[in-house]
Amino acid sequence: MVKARIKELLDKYFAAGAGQGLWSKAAAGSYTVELPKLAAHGDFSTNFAMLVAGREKKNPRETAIWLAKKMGAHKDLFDKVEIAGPGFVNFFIRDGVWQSVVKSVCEQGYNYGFSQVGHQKKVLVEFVSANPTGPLSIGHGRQAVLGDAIARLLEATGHTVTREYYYNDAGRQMRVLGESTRARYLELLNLAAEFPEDGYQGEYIYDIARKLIIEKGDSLKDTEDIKPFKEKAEQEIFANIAETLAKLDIRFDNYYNEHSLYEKGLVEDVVTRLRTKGLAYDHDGAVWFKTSEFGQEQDRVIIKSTGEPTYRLPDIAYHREKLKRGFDWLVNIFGSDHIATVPDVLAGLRALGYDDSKVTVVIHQFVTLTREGKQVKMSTRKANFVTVDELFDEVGPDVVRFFFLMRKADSQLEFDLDLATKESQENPVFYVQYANARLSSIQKKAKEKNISRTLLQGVSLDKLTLPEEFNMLKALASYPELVESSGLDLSPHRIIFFLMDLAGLFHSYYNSHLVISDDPELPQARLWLAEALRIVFHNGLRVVGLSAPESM
RNA sequence: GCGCCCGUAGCUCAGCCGGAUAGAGCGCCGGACUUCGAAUCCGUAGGCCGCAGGUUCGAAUCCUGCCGGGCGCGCCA
Repeated sequence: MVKARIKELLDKYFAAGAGQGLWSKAAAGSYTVELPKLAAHGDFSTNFAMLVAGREKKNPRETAIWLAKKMGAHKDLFDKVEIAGPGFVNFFIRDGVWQSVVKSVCEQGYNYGFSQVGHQKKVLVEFVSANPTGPLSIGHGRQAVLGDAIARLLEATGHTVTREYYYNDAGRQMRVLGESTRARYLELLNLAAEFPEDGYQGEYIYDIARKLIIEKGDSLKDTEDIKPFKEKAEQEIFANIAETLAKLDIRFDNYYNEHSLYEKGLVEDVVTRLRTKGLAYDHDGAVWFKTSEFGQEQDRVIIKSTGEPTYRLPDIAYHREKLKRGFDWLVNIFGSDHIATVPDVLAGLRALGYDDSKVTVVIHQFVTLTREGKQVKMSTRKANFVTVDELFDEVGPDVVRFFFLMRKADSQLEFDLDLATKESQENPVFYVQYANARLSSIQKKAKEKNISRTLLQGVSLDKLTLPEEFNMLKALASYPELVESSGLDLSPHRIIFFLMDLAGLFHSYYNSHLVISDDPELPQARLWLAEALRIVFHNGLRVVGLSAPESM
């Protein structure tokens, strides 16, 4: 919140300088406000003079002097404004400004950190989108948590968010699922059964087959139609997926079935339009999309010679439909194995005359599990692949969520089961939640001792003078900007890092200073500081979907 | 061969829309509870930011080329 005020002033003086003809408007917005590493360089610094003057081939120091004089006039904000190095302008914030952060936080409470930068822009976040062929793997788990956290951050920054799960229950995968289920069903009845070559080998197929036997006995043994097997499997697996997601507190607003695109003729319409524009053609009995006209090496098949569409055709229709539904921004969360579909879909949208810059694809890398320092082997299809449910056998939902959010999407994520299962010491989830619990505990303790917080307006916040206290105040002040940037950048991991840092500051402070002491005024100031910290821990945990326990 | 991602402390990773002397957690070693919760804290050690060029007043950050790892490159999804 302090940084934002400085940025506003800089923009104001940049405009003023441009108005006086000191420089052109070319450098508008190029300068930044940063946190210097050295205390001697102030609380904030800006490269304003270097960038603005550099562009005009003027002396940065002169521009810095001009700016420092203007900025220095704001005595309510700054103790002093200095020029250093090649033209940095360094700002030293008044203590009172930091101390008043407590007031802002406590007044806004659970709304602190929320903003309207999104202007209620309509965003559709599509994630998970796994076809119901089996339980969610840990790769899906990462995606589920990442997508949900991103959705929450977008909501916190004033976007109108819809969470959507896209699936297809009509394709080859589902046929194989039905065949696999039938094979297990017959096997359990001790009848001859041929298991499909590329069938689903997981134990869960037996579970589904057993349920079928309980419900229908052997009445399906002579049925050639795989439909009853497929439908039962789909129903059971979807129920399982929904249950897993519910444990993670993830709920979708919409499940979008690919099949409905066909029913509405939307898939066919894409082909027609592409043909009309000369961007689709027949070759070798198949229909091709001229992706080569959109920067790709070769054209792609959209309808096979069998008459069946390839996945990319309904994908294009689906994304077009999302834009037609009125969304301003489409955020897709994909695993890195699906990266190849992105250029096809974007090309399709452009070919149909839509703005593909409205689509942002977050690609997340793979998850590996380690136990005792060794990688746990995983392979899909086979029975030994690791599911989110299996993770829940060992750790709770907060741990799963936290670990999945600890890395940026671009990085491969190593899920250390040894670390995750530790209920103490070095487990970062508990480290952060413990800070929240301790802060809650302090307030309870104060009540027990009949110390109630006096009115915020009358509290002597200037009693907060320790360096540790200022460090925490500065962190609290930066929180709204953090939520804004991690929301707009779709980067929830930054919230996690912030929480770990803040927990470190607080635990350290707690161990060397008493909040509740005999001093006449200090406890009031510190109790309010503790309350502000508790609010920010609570808000930070909740904004990425973690719980904020008052006791553990 | 081509595309995308990654390469930073022993390990796992932040920092990457250029800023001043590169950070955290874990691990190792040694300490701290008669005080608000020890699921905590304090202290020590640890670096050619993969390599080589380039752009810049300034590069872990941007560009190019290599090297190493991951994921893709289907008329599978």
